[in-house]
Amino acid sequence: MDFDTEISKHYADGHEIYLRHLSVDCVIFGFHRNILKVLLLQAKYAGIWSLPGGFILKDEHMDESARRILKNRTGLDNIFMQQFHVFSQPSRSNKEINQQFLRNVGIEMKESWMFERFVTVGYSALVEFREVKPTADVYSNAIEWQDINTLPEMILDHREILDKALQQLQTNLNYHPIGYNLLPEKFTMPELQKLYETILNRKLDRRNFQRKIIATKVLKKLNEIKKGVAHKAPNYYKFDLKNYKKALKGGMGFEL
Amino acid sequence: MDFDTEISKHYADGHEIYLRHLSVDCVIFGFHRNILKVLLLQAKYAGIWSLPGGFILKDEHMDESARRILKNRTGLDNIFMQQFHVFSQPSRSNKEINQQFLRNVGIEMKESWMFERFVTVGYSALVEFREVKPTADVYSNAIEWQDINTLPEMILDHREILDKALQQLQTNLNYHPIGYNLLPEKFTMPELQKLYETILNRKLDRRNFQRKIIATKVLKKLNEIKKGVAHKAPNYYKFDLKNYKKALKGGMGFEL
DNA sequence: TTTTCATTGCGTTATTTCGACACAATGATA
DNA sequence: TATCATTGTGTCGAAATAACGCAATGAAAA
Repeated sequence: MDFDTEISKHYADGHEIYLRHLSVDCVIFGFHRNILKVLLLQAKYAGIWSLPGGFILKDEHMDESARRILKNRTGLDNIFMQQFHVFSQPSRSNKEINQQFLRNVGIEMKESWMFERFVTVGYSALVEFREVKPTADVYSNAIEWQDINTLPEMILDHREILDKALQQLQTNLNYHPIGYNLLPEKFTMPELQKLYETILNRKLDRRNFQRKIIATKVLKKLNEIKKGVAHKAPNYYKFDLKNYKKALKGGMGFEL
Repeated sequence: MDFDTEISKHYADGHEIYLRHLSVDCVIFGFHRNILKVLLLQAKYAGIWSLPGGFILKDEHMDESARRILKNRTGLDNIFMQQFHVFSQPSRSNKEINQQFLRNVGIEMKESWMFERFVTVGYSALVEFREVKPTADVYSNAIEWQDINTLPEMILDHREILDKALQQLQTNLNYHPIGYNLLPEKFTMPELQKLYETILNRKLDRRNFQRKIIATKVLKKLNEIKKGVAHKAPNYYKFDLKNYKKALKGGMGFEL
């Protein structure tokens, strides 16, 4: 099936396989070179950016929809995802944008389920930057990691969705461990701290941070030291998955 | 319009004014005689209980839908409501229940938007028990406050929704003030404490509780003492609305 | 009228946690 | 061999927390 046919079919008959009025948008966070990043798509023709999103199959839990979208855009499986908010402004409609898009493809369509109002559920995921193979969908000509601090203009309310995800991430940071998916298998204490500082957007005391994070027992110190660094080489750590998951569920009385 | 006609119209044409596949369910908490209560509806004919719910008008924000439902069931306006979770199991469908209901009314219908799968968004509210005028909807023959500890059997996943709301309430308790809508205008310290203990489901030290809650400055001590109680009479307090709202937004670094 | 007693308001103390900082160790680079 | 930015560990006073003491209150009982 060629591109045009696929598009046309999606707009004409998509409501036969997807639920109307409902979509999922994913905020996929990564961490690279000490910068927090988000995976964004650039729409064909219009060039504006958007969150990776999709629709809900008629017999699919929305958690599955989110996982499916994540898998399609990153190749990643088995990542913890969390719904964080529902966005339901009545004005959330892509009608003009969609029609413009179709015209660019060479399709004229008066009515489509895609033109109607959509309520979207925001899902967030934290993934390891280097394991992601960014893959654009058919409506986009690019998919890229964008720095959280230099975000491009985004479609509709996607910037608001992203901000909400970020805010939720900051709030959760104090009560749930972070980093298992964001960092490589083994990492140093300064790297972990930088991750926390980036998300919280403030400096933390190096020594107090270490003391507290170790008190949570989610870390395992490895008998291995980073090499090739100027100055004192830091130790490697990895997550103790058992305690990590325990802390994920029960919280960890942890205040930075 | 009589009852049957209204029902029939809702099932046949409701999708013209409401969004398909989407609903709102409200968990409305009250507090009376030191017991946490939830407002539930009892379905006609079947007799099973459910949360007050409804649908989303085509041009309505879901927050508005939730407020509209709250207003219709309680008469209350201007109450803070919060979405807390989306429930989207594909099996969330009322088909058989709805058809049985229609048969009881004397209507036979093969197809209806109401038979299809629904994704529901849970909203929670805390209201003052004595100000509520419980008003059943047309599908129910009763609306009642139920004790949180002796809940009747509930339809579909409504029990799960309620539990999630309760859990969220417990989690939030440490970071946001509670009680402004749950308690009468003026109340005593033991009453407030009992509210907290009920929600958290554990005992708190009387003296430490008082010290901490006063430290948050959300209370105003009144020059008035409760009368007619055996033993020492407690003082009345009311909420300092200004500080209360401030604490609602910013949190209040408050750990019980 | 006096005593009883459950409960309230206010206070004390020991322990734990937190924030801020000191200092020696490290190891590539100069 | 000296330099130096960075890491690992430790200290200490301040602040927060948990546990508990005791006198005051006022209706009910004696």
